Amino acid sequence: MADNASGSDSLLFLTDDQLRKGIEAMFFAYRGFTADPDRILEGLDYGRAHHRAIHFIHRAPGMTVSSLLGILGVTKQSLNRVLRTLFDDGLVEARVGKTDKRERRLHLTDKGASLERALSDAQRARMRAAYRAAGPQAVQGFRTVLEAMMDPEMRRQYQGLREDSP
Amino acid sequence: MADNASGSDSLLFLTDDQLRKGIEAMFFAYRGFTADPDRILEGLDYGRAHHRAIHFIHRAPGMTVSSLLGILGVTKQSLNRVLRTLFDDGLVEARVGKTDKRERRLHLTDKGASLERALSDAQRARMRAAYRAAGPQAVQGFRTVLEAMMDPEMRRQYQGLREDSP
DNA sequence: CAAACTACGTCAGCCTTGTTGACATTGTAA
DNA sequence: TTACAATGTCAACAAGGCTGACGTAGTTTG
Repeated sequence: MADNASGSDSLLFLTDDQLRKGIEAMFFAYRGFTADPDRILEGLDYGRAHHRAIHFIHRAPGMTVSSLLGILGVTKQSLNRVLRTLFDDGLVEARVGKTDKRERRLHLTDKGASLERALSDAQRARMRAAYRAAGPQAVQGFRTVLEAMMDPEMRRQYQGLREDSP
Repeated sequence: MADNASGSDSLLFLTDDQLRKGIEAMFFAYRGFTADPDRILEGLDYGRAHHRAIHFIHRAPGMTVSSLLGILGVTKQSLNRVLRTLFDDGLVEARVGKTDKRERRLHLTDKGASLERALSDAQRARMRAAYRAAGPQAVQGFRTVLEAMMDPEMRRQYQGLREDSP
């Protein structure tokens, strides 16, 4: 790492000004990142919190409530408020755990999967456009830096499990 | 999409799975991105909203309220609640505009500048570590993708003005 | 088996930060 | 002078965080 780029400019990318640029880039880009799903959710009585729950339930069907809590990093009271509306509206269903009956394994219903698709189509469209505009090299770098920016515990979640692994 | 396979490296980075990875990377990385300043702010009676205001006032001293509104993308009522506490606590001061006396040009006081430094030191430390771990090439890609992800209007803000330009 | 622990749900109350809508004040510009 | 612009402010509301306390099943352990 930190090998030189052209002659001696090696560490110029670590100047405070470059870092500030990176910080602001995160701020402005995150707004774009959430803008399209937010537009879909507004008026539906759902918010970003619902989107996050739906996303991760889709990504790992059969996930327990507590592993979802771990990924989202919120309290169970907060998550529960969201999950309750998703149950009531028939977007998510909870199946009692097979080996451990205390667990609720979370699954999207067809209706939930359909909303998930709408949301992630919108979000992916922007991501795809950005990826395409930037090119594969840039995408590689993008992911590398983001990964290095995560807390170690979150990095584990990120690289983590499809199902669950006790 | 999902056209040709390997031949060239061509489009494999645009698969839905790669895009999902990128989406989750944004989610987890943004948490890390805000974690350190949040820790400093907690207990100080300030939140992320105060941090953002302080950051942009520092970046462009003499900024008017309405251009700050434009950058932050919130309502004036919401911003005002934040600015009021910053005035009251003597972190920010407003000077009446020279040519247009309706304007309030915002500046950090010494006290404000000192909090700004604490916050941005913390945030830069993480960013610097990530940059260093990833290397200059990756950083270049990181910025390129983020920039492509912004809404055009935000991109203008991002690349934008130091002072203001009427 | 009984006791302790775990997974989950829920009630109640609080905080920050966003929103609308309405209205006032002070300048500037036509 | 009249219209518009920049700012502040009051009030009410919503989303989505938080803490603390308590309840109920089900599992594990001594």
